[in-house]
Amino acid sequence: MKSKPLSIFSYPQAIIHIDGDAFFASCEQSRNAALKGKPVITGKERGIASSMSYEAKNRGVTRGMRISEIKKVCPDAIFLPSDYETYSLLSKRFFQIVRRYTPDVEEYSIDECFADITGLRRPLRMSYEKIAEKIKADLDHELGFTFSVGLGPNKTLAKLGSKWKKPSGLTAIPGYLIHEFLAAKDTEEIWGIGPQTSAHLKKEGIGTALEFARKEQAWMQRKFTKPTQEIWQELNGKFVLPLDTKGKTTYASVQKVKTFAPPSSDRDFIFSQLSKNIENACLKIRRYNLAACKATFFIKLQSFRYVGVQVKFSRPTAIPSEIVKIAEQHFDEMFDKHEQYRATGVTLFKLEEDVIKQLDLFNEVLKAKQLKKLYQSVDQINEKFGKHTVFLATSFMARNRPQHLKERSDQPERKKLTFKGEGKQQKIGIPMFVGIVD
DNA sequence: TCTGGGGTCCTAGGACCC
DNA sequence: TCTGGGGTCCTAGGACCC
Repeated sequence: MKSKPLSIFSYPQAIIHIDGDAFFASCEQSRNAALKGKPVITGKERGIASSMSYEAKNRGVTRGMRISEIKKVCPDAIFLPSDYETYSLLSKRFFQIVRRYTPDVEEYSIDECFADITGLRRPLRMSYEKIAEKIKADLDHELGFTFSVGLGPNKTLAKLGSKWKKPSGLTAIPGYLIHEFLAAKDTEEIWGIGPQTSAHLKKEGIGTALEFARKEQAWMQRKFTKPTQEIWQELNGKFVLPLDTKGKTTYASVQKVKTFAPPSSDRDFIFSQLSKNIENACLKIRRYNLAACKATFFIKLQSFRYVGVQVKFSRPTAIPSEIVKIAEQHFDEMFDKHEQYRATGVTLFKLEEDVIKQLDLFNEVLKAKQLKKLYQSVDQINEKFGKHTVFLATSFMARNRPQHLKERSDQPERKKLTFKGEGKQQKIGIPMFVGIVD
């Protein structure tokens, strides 16, 4: 715990924000030299660009662009599926390098971090700008691709700096120059100001970030909520948003959503999609030794509207079969067979540490313990033989969708399909395992 | 941007209690 | 009986981020 500085006399903080340039595409180029200098695009598995190298950006490729579109503007584009394991590995090395300089590092996302370098000038015999330069040079050399860096008195201005010049930029925003940077940016370009707040500001006659920063504090407090007020303070050079250097050890909620194509009105199929999402969400919370007290189940219409129900469990659980059973009980409150659906999802929340509590009935405790143990084995098997070796029968359709339905969107009425190994119709909602070994 | 997936924080308002 | 004030907890939903 740091001692509280006296506001006026406090020493200004030196915060840097570091952003990996075209991170996923750069990781690919870094591990495969043959890709360097070429338009590389990741996201093949989804059919849209999720990250693209600067060579591709310069040819007009943007995030979310379809592969078919990209081929038109950039016929020599190289498409790769996203490989998160590799990216995570490089991400870890990225943070390790920054931590050589300071332990106060916030891992903000896979390709970004903040670092507090306050007080390092003397020990390193360098200006803050030089330190930022040196960290950037280490990253560029050791990881084999470039980073953009911003230096400022707080997170908001550091972030503005790293965005200022890309790729491979280094921009310092010292206190006495803040107004020059803010004058050149509209409010929505500031981190934390989204379209809603920006539109609101516009109505008040505020367009640039500088106009926003110059408003009186009392006025701000009357008209805007806390997050906007905090940004206002930081744009005025104050340090108010602390770095979260502890890292993620737990979750407040976990969500799994999956879109399927073509859209469907097939109740069993849609329910199996939901079942699969429940399994995946449970798998994730089990990894963190959590159990959920509540869940929201939802289905997404073709019109992109959502219908959902929220439920509270009688006790915290991370067992898919239990949750699937509850989802089944509520499914028809959401589902309308005359509608077409494009996605299902589940959010597990009110997450607690998974300790089996004292339950009224001895049997219940025993059952819960057995299920927990069973799932420990299931997780081990899946770890050993591949992610989805063992899964719930209710997820079967979602996990084994016939090829011929995958790409067709003009499918008329789908006839009832029978799957190998299905045998007689299984009643959905009865928890049961199906073992599939590739 | 005819639209993927996964998170967090904040606020207003209701329920309930003293 | 009526009126007044204040606190906590929870929830739904908005807004924003990568």
